[in-house]
Amino acid sequence: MAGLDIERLLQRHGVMPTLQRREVAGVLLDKPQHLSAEQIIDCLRLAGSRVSKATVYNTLKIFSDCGLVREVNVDSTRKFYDSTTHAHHHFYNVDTGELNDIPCELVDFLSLPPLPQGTEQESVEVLIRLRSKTD
Amino acid sequence: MAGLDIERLLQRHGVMPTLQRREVAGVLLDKPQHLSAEQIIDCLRLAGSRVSKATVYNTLKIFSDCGLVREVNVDSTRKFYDSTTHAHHHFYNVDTGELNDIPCELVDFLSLPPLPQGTEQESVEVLIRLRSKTD
DNA sequence: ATGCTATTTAGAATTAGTCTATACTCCGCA
DNA sequence: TGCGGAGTATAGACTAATTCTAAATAGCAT
Repeated sequence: MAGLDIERLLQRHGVMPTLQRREVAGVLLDKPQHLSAEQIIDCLRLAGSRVSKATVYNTLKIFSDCGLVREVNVDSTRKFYDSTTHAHHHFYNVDTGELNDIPCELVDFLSLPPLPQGTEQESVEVLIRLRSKTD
Repeated sequence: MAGLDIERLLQRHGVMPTLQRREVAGVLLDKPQHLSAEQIIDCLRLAGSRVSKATVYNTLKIFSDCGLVREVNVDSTRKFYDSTTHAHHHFYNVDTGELNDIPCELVDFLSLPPLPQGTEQESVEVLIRLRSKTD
């Protein structure tokens, strides 16, 4: 994604496009992918950026609050940030740690349970856990 | 669950039924529930047990390796251990942190995606995220 | 009793993430 | 041209959950 596009994208989501935010967005929103905060920091450092850890965490929080990225919990040791925000599901390979998208049109429900009293649905996520075949 | 039952349950899963393991099993396998390691430790302490933290963590690892309990990742800050191991799904209230079971017969799929080459399916989990209704 | 293996333990170490207090940046305005 | 304030960024201290390590213990077979 080009610099100008990123700038406008941030603005459209009500986020002031500071240098640091544009750098974080540049890494994560580059393509459909799932990165942890630490992976993003490593990427930035490799590219010569001096953004601080705190800023990266703050920025990812802002991005996910405003719907620019999505948090994914598959691994209880860290959060992943997903650059794809529209409804979709995941394959998670427990052997390799690989996390891959499943387009939402490949999953259809015949039935879903009624929601508990006093709650509303935020999302329905399907996670298919995989193992690498050994035979 | 009575002490003798727990003992036999552990043995059937190939786990030596030591005092500490029987205590941990006694807390978690008491009923269908989801507890974090720290919650289990608190429970044990309240009941006067002196099992160490390390043992609780080791024990939970052993239990989930042998299929006696199931790990659940909904919250990236800690693991939950689920005393129900057969296929089922979850409601997770992001406002309250409550985690509840959905019996698997309440969810039916019309279609699921093909698995990637060289992998086999370990599980299909549906997570319905909820918010407490504010209106 | 002796030795062997599995288990338990306290506490140190690790890891991801949050917090805090200070510093910087940008902008309107005197 | 300089001041003030809002919004951001930063280093580094801190926290919470979990894992590691090395030493103690338990139970069983000689």
